[in-house]
Amino acid sequence: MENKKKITIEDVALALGVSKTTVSRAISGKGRVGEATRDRVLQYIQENGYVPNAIAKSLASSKTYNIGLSMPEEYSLIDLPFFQKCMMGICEYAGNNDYDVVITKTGTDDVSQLARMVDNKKVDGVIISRTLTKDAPVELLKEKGIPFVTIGSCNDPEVIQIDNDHESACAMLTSILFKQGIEKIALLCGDSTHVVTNNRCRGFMKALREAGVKVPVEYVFSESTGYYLEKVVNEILDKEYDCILCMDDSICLRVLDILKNEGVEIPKDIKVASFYNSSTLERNTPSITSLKFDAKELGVAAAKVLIDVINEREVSKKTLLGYEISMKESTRI
Amino acid sequence: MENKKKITIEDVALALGVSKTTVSRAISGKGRVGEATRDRVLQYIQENGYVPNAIAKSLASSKTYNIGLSMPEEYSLIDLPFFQKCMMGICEYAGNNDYDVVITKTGTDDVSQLARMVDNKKVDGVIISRTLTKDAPVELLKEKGIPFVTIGSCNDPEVIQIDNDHESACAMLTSILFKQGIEKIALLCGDSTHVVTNNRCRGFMKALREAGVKVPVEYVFSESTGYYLEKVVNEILDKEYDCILCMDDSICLRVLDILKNEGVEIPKDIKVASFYNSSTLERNTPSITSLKFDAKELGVAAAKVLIDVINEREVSKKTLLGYEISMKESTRI
DNA sequence: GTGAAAGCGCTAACAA
DNA sequence: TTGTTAGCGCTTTCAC
Repeated sequence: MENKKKITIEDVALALGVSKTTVSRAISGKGRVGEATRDRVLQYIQENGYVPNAIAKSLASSKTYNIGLSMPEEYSLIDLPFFQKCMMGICEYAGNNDYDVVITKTGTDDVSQLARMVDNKKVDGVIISRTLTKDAPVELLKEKGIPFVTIGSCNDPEVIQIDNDHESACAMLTSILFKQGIEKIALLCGDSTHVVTNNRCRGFMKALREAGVKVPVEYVFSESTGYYLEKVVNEILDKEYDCILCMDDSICLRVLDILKNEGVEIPKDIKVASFYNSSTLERNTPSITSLKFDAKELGVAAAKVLIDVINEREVSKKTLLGYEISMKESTRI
Repeated sequence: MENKKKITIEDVALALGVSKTTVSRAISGKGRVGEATRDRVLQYIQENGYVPNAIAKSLASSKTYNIGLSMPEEYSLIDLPFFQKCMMGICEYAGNNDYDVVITKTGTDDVSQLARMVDNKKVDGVIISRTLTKDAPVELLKEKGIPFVTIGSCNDPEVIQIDNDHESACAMLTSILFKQGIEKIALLCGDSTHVVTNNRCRGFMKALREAGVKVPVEYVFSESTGYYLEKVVNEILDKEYDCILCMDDSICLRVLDILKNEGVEIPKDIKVASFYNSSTLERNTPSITSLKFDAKELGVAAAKVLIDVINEREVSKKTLLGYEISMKESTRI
């Protein structure tokens, strides 16, 4: 049904006996145009299926109406739903605001693709998903001077960030456990190069403090990676902790595995909870108490803030989104 | 470190005392340029960090150097790793060939975002991931007359397709099971609106035929969705089948759940295998025999073929990639 | 309120 | 081999 030949702004102008300028103004809504003229233009455009050429518009206005999305190459399998949902949110908001989303694979140190995209001026701004304490993409983008926001917190106060309020969330979950009488809690931390790890720890500590618990070192096991985790879990079992609190779903899954192998029953023998949810956790038997975050909402917020920045609207440096606490079987008294 | 002002092709030309054309030619490699001149240009560009403005190039050559990736909105959670890996492959190949990837969310019937992207001429071609028997995006793209390829098979022979050879793979796995003496096999089909479902069925049937088995209807349970699946599985157990062959990982996971609830032991009481793998399946106890496909490779191939099409290179209508058969615990005799 | 004309930075005939 | 000159389709001063 498409007309074979793409019709341009000039065609419209000619057909209507007005100038290109007028047509342009009628479409963009910028500058004065007579009410009647505008309507005439708009109607003609509608009827003849005129679609402005985005490229030409880009060149003339030096805006691409694209936003970049940097996708960490080494995304762990478990984080996939998070990223996917984020992306959905980003695409949705962007699309609704006439922006497109360009994705680019970014390694922890290989930012060449990102650089190429920015250098080629393919995007007006960039969203970085997941932040590290030392973040190469952030460095690059700051240097290039292109607008960008991060999903996930970033220690650099200059950087515009969108994140869930992990600290409050973790504090809240921890304190709920306390109130239920679950007091001897072992926290299994993860990769401290992720900023979020530190925020979660802080929330945990805060809850301990508020509950009047002096934080004994044994409560926190850091950097529990690899097969070493097994040793740690066994230690926790030996010391008869009430509960294992996992920093995220990935750690939690591994803990569940270990516990299962040891024949430990949840929640009878020990409680388990996670600072991050996942569908696997939810479908586990028993289902696992965890913090729930809305990844799509994060994506939407990030896209919104970025597009606001691009259009030089006022935005706050830090956007904090909420959370949900999902109490399940695994912490039942 | 970036020079504040973006340097243009004209700046280069002026600085070198040659014309813009010459510079352009030296960069693109098209048209004749003196060896010496070219080197001079290339060196200057290198030293002064000149990066061509992709937008201007696009406008002049009516090419965007972008490829679109249509992402199904309702991507099931279980398919995520597949999509993600595909995307990685696509990004990698595209990036290495100076193309960027624009993603767009596509609902089964809401193709408006896709349409917008194409109408706005933001991309030179599109990759459609996952195909349906009646596929709205395919229809749209055919109508628009823009180059596109599908990941996954498509019944329309006009459409350029990249897929794994599901039919052969399924036939092979089935026949291996036969040879192991696992003969009474129940196939649990899935959504018949997915083209791949039909191909898998065909492979299964073919293996039966070749093994000289007359296909009794009971071997195939179609459209096993929802809670109905439980009834089917129980029926299979009653009839004392040797093996349940699941059309994909998602069905398989549900079957495993049901079997577990029923207290049925694998592989002692019944064998289980899947026509599609997933990490969950692999990490299951017992691990599940399944077909393995390399999603990233699919992505790479799709990007390659699409870019070939865009550049009017010869491509075959159908690219079939290989598979791997992963024999595990769940079918051990 | 409307229009003429000058670009945005690059490509590609067509000349020389 | 190299340069001249039109555009690509749109935005945006600056006049009228």
